[in-house]
Amino acid sequence: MDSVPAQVKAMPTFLLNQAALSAQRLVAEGMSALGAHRTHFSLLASLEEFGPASQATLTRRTGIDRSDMVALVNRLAEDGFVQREPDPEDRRRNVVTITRAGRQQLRRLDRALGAIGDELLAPLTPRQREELLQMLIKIVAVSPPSAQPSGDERS
Amino acid sequence: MDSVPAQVKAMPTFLLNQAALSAQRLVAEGMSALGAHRTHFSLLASLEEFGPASQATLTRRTGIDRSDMVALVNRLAEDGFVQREPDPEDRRRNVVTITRAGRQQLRRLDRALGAIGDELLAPLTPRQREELLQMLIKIVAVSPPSAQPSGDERS
DNA sequence: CAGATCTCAGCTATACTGAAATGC
DNA sequence: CGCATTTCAGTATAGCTGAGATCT
Repeated sequence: MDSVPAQVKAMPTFLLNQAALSAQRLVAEGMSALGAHRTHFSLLASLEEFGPASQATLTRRTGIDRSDMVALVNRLAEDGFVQREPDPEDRRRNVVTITRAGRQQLRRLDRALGAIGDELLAPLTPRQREELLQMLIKIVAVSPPSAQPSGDERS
Repeated sequence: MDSVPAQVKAMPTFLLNQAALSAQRLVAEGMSALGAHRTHFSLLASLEEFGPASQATLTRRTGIDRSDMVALVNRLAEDGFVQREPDPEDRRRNVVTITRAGRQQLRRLDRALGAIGDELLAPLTPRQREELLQMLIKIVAVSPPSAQPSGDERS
């Protein structure tokens, strides 16, 4: 993209896409260096902050698809970062719990992602970074990427 | 994503991705309603602003991959929005030129994308929208999504 | 010969859909 | 019965790679 047309430069949709592509690339590199993935962080962070939950609840919390959640929990359970047990109160459900090793991994991923965020936002002032985050939060709140029918929200 | 962990909320990489997903969805809807695609706009805008060019040059200008460029030019030529002719000065090349119908289509796509951009940035003030664009431009400039070796930049 | 261009075939990751099996 | 949950299989799209044919 040596010479970007003025029309394209002014398109927020286009610029968001480009910036997100850059972010994705950096995150994928950083996470795979730790044998992990973007979604590992999302899931572990959700479990730490809101406690154990069924897979269905986790899909609602994280926005990760139900279908991908299965493979994700498989993987994190293999790695010993979460525990998956049948829910005694509702035998359709699994209860997913973060382990001690999982909390440690979460801290590692958090550090790595923090550094990546700093790298990505390097051209911005601290004040601008904060503004950017607030603006993105507003945008996502109004135009959510997935509008699922929010079903049962018990943990 | 009913309850987003604070850690995730503060991750610019995550938020950018979410916002870009929303944007992608809106753009895909809007473009397909016109029988078009995001890349149609990029290519037509580049041709209008910088004039006829070889496919290789167009990949550099737009960031669209050489492989996808073939199908894109096929499609736009079928639709009568561009003309593809062998370059008499360099027989390896095709010269791609925008047609009158192509300019009309470009204006249609531009209007649609403008409306979509407004919808996406609705929660922001005009001042904030401008700031957001400037910040995204800086981010993309510093961390470009693709770092191709920039070869011959003749048109 | 090196290197550019166009094209085709195919790969990977991501987000998602459909449907079956089980249980509430 | 309707509905929720977990799981598996498969789809669509985007971005990208490799390689061959042609030409400078």
